[in-house]
Amino acid sequence: MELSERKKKILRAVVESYIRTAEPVGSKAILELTELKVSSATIRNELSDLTEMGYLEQPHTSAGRVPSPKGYRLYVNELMEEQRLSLEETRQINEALHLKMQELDKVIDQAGRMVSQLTNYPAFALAGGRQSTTIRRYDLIMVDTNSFIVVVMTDSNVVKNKLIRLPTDLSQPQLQMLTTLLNASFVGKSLEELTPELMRVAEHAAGSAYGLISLVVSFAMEVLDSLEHSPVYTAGASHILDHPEYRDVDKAQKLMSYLTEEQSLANALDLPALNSDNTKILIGPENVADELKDTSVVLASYDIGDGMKGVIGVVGPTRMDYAKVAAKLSYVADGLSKLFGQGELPPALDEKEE
Amino acid sequence: MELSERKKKILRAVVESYIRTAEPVGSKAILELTELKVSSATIRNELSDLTEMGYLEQPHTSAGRVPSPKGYRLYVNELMEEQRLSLEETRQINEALHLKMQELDKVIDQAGRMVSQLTNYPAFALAGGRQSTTIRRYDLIMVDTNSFIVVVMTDSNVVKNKLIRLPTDLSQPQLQMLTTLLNASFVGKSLEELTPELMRVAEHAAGSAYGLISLVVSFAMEVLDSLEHSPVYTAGASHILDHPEYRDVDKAQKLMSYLTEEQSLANALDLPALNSDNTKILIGPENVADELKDTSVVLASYDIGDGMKGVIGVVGPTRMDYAKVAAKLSYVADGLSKLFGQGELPPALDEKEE
DNA sequence: CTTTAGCACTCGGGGATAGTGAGTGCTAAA
DNA sequence: TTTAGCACTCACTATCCCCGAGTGCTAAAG
Repeated sequence: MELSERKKKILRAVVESYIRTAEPVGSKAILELTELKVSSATIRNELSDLTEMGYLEQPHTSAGRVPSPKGYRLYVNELMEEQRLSLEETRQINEALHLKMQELDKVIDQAGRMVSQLTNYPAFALAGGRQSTTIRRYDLIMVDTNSFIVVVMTDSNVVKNKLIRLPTDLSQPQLQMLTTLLNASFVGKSLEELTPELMRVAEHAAGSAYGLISLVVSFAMEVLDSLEHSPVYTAGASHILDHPEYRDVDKAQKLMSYLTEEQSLANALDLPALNSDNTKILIGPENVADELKDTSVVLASYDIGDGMKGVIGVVGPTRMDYAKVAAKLSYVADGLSKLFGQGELPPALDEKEE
Repeated sequence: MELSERKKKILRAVVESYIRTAEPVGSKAILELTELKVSSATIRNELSDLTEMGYLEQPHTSAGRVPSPKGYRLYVNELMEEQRLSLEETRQINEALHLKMQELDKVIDQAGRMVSQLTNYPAFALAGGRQSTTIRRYDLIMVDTNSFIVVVMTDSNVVKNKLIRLPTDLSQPQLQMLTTLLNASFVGKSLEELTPELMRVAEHAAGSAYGLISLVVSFAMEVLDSLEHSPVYTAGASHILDHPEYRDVDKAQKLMSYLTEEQSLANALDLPALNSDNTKILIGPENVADELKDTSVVLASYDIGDGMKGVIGVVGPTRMDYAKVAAKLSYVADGLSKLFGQGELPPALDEKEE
């Protein structure tokens, strides 16, 4: 059943006023907010209808109306106007996006912090999307007679290293031999394929440099493992205290500890992220996690390249300026995609100063 | 002027009771907490003295007494008994200390989280201590005709790498030549010594592989830079909401945003850390940072090896169980020192499972 | 059938008031 | 110096009341 034009106008007025003021909206206030040429009694009738239909709620009998999750949903789907960012805002984001090209996870972490600051909501950011990564190459660099550096590179172009020290001595030819062996036997294997049996066979072949294989390969496994379970970076949890719905310390604390708990968001999120086009809004009970049932989540996805995608978003009360937040997130996500798209070319040579 | 035995007993009772209950302590309560064979009136006289001397404070005329920072200080210096951790507690910490040997910063971050969980206070952890680090060696690993991996190792045994892609092709001999040049000209130089002039001279010598030098060296500079400004990891900021002194949302928020603000703690801390022996307690106004004037900080330092030290600690209200917190921190710090001390030997070979 | 004016009603919030009780400080005697 | 006794202070809580915003309903008008 389609809502009448007038009802939509009224719903929209309620939502937008409530987003701004956090106060229930009364019939008279709506008269001032819209161009409607009717009396407050008419508005009241409409409000009553909208409440009955489930788009609005009443905190108590003699208060104004507040949007319900269903109301927000309708607003987001049909009523909300796409928000254009001001020049000042885009400038600010562009500036903040001038992140140092560092390790991927640091960049993502930074981006999360930035979004939190930008929106005044707790933010999260994560990367993921590849099912099975494999090691593309191994290199061993000799440092001393008893230490060397392992460098592994994955087929998603992630490079990690580790310094390994040994109680025994080691020769350059040995290392050379090991490298060859590693690249012959352990390249192109996913985490699951790096089985103990495989290791045993290889160790056999390794001869005197026996135990090293397992050291190097378990490092590789750690790397692959950490790529599959990439962490969720959260930032700005304290921002929830900015918003009046969390004046209640207990509520605030519950949400906050949920947000800072390592893996919690990861579970709640990656499903919707993958299928979605650019941005996605989850309102109140639409969230799967119980702890988020009366919060909203807005997220945007971006491209990292090498087959990986990322998601960045914020968490806040259902009373959230969806239009603005979505616009900002989308802008940031686009920026990140571009950043990663060009990021692997060398930076312009004139960046030497700074 | 030395306090009488009895005054000390009373002060101690007040502090310990207040730490437990967060309620002002009255004269009668003290009678029950101590073995003193006097009347409450006598206690009142003593309390009055202690208040006048500045060791106690009165929230209002008709309330009990609360320790002042000066009172806590005396308690910590003279009255507090060293707390022994229970078996359960040490077991718990030992277990948590079985951190995966990962990159240094991840381990430190983990340790911070752990301490926060252990103590129910916001925690921080950081590393530092070396003034000027230099690069010990450069290695370039060829991947394709147009991409290679830089690996740099510092004299503090930190190894970092980066994948660099180029629009132009590159030959193995070129890379070889570059490596030689880099190791000849840029090894043993600190951040300050890697001047633009030096770079220009080297680029000249590099011939056709001209621009690459600057790419590699600026990566090295980034590495050195990040080592000097090593970040402060904070965790568990939401824990301050556990404590009744932060029922006031505004106070909580102020502290919390201070804690999550990147660099703020770094400035406030490294001074006392360096000179101190193992653990250190800073009570209320003893803190340099204004934002911490009515909080306390307990910290412990640990050894990372290779000339680096680290600090780990918690922030909380002045009403803090100093004995317990200090004991836990000290235990954790010792554990970390040991972990780092042995960490660079290979892990036992039987760790393959897990 | 829709809109409107009018009006009684509801209910949360703020402010005043009073009672309670824990705890004090002081005085005077032991 | 200690103690008993006592008046006093002051935060805290409960209760009441009032106020006003906002509603829902009714009945009349369009």
